[in-house]
Amino acid sequence: MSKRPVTFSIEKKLANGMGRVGVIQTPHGPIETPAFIAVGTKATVKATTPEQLNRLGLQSLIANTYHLYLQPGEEVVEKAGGVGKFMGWSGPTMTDSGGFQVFSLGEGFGKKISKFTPEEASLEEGVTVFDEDIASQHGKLAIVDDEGVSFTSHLDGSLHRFTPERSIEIQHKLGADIIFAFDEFRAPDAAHRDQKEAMERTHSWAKRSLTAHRGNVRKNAAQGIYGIVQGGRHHDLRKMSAETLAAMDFDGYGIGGTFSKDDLVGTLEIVSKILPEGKPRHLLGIGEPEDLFIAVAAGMDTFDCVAPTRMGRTGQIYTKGGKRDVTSTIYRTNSGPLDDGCACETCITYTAAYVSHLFRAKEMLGATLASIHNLHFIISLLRNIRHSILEGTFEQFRDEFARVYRS
RNA sequence: GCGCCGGUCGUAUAGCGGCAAUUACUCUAGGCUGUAAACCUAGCGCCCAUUCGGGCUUCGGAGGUUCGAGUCCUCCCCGGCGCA
Repeated sequence: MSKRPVTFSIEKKLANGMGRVGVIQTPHGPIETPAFIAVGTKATVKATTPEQLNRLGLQSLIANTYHLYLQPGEEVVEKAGGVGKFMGWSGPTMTDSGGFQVFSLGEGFGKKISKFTPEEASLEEGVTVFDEDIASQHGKLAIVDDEGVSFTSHLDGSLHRFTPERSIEIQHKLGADIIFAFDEFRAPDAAHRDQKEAMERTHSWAKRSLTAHRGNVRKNAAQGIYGIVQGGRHHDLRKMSAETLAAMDFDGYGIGGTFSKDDLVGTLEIVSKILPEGKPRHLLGIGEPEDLFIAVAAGMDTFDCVAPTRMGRTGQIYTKGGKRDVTSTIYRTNSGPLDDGCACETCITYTAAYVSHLFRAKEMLGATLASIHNLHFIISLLRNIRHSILEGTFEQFRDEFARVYRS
């Protein structure tokens, strides 16, 4: 048994026996967990540079197989020495398998989607259509079958096909430290039987992804692979999914799919109790500050989420007192920082009025400054959560944060 | 002086007999959770109504034609161009 490229060690556990502080070792260095993994879909964490990310204390980022395959093509990235080298990031990297795009360009195409079950009604048809021409032509861009998925590129309409084997092959070339099995994601309000179907397909694809990965020793020598647990908001499916994947020899686990907002804990706890304790768990696509406390306590180690950068780019900022809109009138003449007492580069250098002005003037620096602030907020939040667990003050820290955040 | 064109919501526009009146920007509010997103949605004359909706006042000014006028006619004011 040769040493695995990705390993995990636990330093301390929360009193509830599930939450933990640990370290993931990767070929490009350690990730101290719990940790935020920035989303760098197209080999860039939008509006920021790797230098800025380093200064923020970001440990790792995750790029996307579907996007890099289409542009610039995995060969280009491979030639550059992998995603990290390609984009000038020397730390650990991950790549998502493209499974999420099967959903967002397929079933979810033209709809407003969320990771969480909508509270009222179901998804409305055609609430958000980003490209009406493409939408009317195709209806959707991806069609799933048991073998894989056929899709048309959202960039030029050309036809492509992904299978688990192909996704892994591309991810080998992209060269991230941690890669993900190809999976299928379903809408949050999907019926039990549909979630079950997607889950079963995900299991079959997980097995094939793992086989494809382990079977290619030359390419994968420096990469670990995570399997992805599915099952939506249904406890029985989550249990089944965690059990099935736990029986496969992955280096870590992703928890994907959708949740019920008020039962995030419940769903995650079921999964945590089943997955092998000694392997890292990555909660895909979550989350908001309050979700992170819940997820860490339920045994999740790493998180990626577009929120800090997307919100930042669109003028919403995290503050200790909750989310705020920088473009709102009240910031127009605010000569204080975006968030009082914040130690990020944006807040120590610029006023809220200035950032607000940049957004109103549609200057792209606004997106950068707000993204830096939001990333700082989330990265340091997880770092503080980590410290609080080590010091045994997690609950107090969580309660105090929530009290102020909701004010 | 004559001729032609034009004066519509902060700005720029659409409208050529049924109109509180198009579109874009600005503005205001809301949204965004493995990025199809430097984006999306909504509102933007005043008043009333929880909803359907109802009332009032608007398209340079004053008259007129018409069941009905931003739209047609007359005169006036203002701007641009052309000819004297």
